[in-house]
Amino acid sequence: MNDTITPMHGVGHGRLTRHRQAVWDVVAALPEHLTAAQVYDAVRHQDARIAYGTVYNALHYLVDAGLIAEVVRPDGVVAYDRETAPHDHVVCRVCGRFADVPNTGLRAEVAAGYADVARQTGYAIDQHRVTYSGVCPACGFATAARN
Amino acid sequence: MNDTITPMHGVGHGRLTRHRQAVWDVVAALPEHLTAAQVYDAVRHQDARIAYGTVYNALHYLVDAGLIAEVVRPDGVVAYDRETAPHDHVVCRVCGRFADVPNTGLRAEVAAGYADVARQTGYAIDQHRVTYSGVCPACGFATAARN
DNA sequence: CTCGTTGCAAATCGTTTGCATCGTC
DNA sequence: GACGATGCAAACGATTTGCAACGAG
Repeated sequence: MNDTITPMHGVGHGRLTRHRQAVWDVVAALPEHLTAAQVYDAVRHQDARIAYGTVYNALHYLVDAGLIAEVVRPDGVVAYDRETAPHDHVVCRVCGRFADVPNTGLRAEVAAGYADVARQTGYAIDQHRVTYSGVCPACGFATAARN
Repeated sequence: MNDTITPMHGVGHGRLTRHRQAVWDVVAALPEHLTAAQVYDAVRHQDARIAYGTVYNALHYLVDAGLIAEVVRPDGVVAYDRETAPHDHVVCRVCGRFADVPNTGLRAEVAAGYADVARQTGYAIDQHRVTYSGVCPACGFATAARN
């Protein structure tokens, strides 16, 4: 199902080529979480010549190198985040907008409960992900204006 | 991106047909989270004649009717859960096994922080999802045995 | 008769893979 | 020259859609 265990998760190989640099620049430039398709479009606007496969290749390389992070959105699409430290996310149920939540200290509280979860499930827990959902400001205004 | 807002989320229409009943039975029978493909296989074993599209149709109907819940696994595949009340999940990073976490009371603590998150993001929050990750008992044993 | 449900196949979407070519050390 | 990176297109897995045939009220 997965690659079981990636032997070396660091930069065992591979170079930060011009294309990969361009992809990194795109992801790093915005606080938003871009999909592969969005990265592809953005890079095309500057570099003009890059293949779709190369974008995926570059994104995977950058994730392996620890330069960006992968996030699976609630709709199942993979997006990429310039923020590599673990943090919470919030999603709008109306438009799907997906954003970071500045760390509130709540993460630590949840992490403190790992032992509890481990006891109840038998899993050895060492990470967690929290996604809040609700209505984003833009969609909230739209709804309010409609009434 | 989404259907924006589903007008009536309850049982506005549609019948609980024999096929849909069969799909429900399959999902309700196991604590595991089944994918559409797994449901398809299982139903085929009893009912013998059901189309793939009908399985998706039935699953969507059952979700709309509030009889089952949809969960997007970390690998992006959608699975279905007989437990419709919100609860946490745990995933094995080695084999991908995905299971429920009995409610620990931690959910309430996180919910208490909605206002905080709302203040920082501008979103109106009313739900959250927590997914723990680690190593499941089976994979833990396997790893231990290897050393 | 009408409308929703089913079967089936084709279409779509996001992602991966195979392969020949190109670039860099 | 060797090995990795790139372009391109085909392959793939999960899900959706279009349409004719079917079935219950």
